[in-house]
Amino acid sequence: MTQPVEIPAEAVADEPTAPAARPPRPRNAERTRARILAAALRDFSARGINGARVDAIALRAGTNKRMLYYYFGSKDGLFRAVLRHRLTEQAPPAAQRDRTSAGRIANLQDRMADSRDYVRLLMWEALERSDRAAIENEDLRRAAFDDWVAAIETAQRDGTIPADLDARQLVLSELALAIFPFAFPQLTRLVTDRSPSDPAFKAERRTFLERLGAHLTHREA
Amino acid sequence: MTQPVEIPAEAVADEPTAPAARPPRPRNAERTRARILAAALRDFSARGINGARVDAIALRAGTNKRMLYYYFGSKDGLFRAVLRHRLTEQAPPAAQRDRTSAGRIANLQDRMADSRDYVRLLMWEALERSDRAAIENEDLRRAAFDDWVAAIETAQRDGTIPADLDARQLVLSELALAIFPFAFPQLTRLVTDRSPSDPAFKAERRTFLERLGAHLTHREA
DNA sequence: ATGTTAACTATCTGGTTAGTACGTTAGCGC
DNA sequence: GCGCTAACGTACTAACCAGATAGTTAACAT
Repeated sequence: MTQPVEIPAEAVADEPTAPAARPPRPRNAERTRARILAAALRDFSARGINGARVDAIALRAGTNKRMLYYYFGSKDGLFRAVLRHRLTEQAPPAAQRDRTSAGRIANLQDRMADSRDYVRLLMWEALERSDRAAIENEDLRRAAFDDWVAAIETAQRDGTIPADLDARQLVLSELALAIFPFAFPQLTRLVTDRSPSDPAFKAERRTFLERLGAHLTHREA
Repeated sequence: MTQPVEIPAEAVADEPTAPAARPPRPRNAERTRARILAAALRDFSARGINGARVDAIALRAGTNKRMLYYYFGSKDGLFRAVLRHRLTEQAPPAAQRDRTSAGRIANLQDRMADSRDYVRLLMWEALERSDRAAIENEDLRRAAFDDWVAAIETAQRDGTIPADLDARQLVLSELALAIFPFAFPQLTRLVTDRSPSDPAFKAERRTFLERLGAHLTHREA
């Protein structure tokens, strides 16, 4: 007998239930599309591309499987749409990004703490789509990172950030410091004895990241 | 029609083939167990718990599915055995661990570069088993990390490593810096324009990590 | 009011898969 | 040589699931 493989409680999207016995809602393409995307975000984040069930997503969206194929063509197409949507809709406005203050890494970690689903999406992307020649929304993402790198380089010329550190490697490292605890909660628990979602953990790590930021800032600045 | 979901080329364990038309090998429990573990490591690393196929693992091991259940009880039991095996067999001897030199993070990253399969195993563990109350081999792993933390704390008392940084948070951060690029190759490519397996990337990052290590070392030391 | 099409639903299909029932045999102790 | 058990093999089942087929209906334009 196929045992449906158990799903991590922490990550789980609860059993999908249609959002009430549906009195035939008026037709509304945008609304249906949006509901499918939202449902897919939940399930893909919890179970990945292979693990998510197309029927479950449709049920959660209060529609049926056919609509999903109608709008997104395939399961993989839906995943790409989810990633694209999460990337464009939830990105913080470019203007108000803190990339050079001493507390920047701590702030980034706070953003990541509120984006656990996005972190998991990135992990599934890495594991289940790592071959795909094209990275989803490559241009957009690359532009955002280039922007970030440029901000670091400016700060290096200003003397705020040590100039001996390669800017791109530094960006990668700041991402690593902010994302890693949420990506590997089991390692976080083993090392620090706290769950990454524990407010005490976040506070401790904030303090740590602020001090680390201080060590990575020229004193004469 | 079920399209077997495509698998990342980079991560792929090639199609399993029985290791020759088998003239009935003499019975050998240890050898069979070991072959199953090795095959399972490949497939679980490439495709995860849900994604790996029990029949494919058995075929690759040159045995059949029944043997796998005979020795490991279930698919999940096999995954746990693989993790346990990888943890105990491949861990570097406790004596020769470099935890406090300025190049320690760079060295750790080199170890991780040779352990891509292990990194992926940790990711699958995080994604597909994050609820399990018990972390696999918790005692062993916790002990190894405690050891590491203690080494850092000693170095802090010696003044080699800044004492204002929480030792546990620092261990977590060093893991993050060393593992992240291999865990998220797509982000690494977006940020640095290089694949993490590219020798040029590894060299650049080594330089970076060494300099970062220097910034995290008291000058007066 | 009528035709057209976008939006929507119900049901089927062909292939896959974890786990099992049940049978066979090698090798060891005596 | 004999019996016992660990080691091994075959074939099956019950369930699952992505995607397809074949429709129906609401809304809008003319």
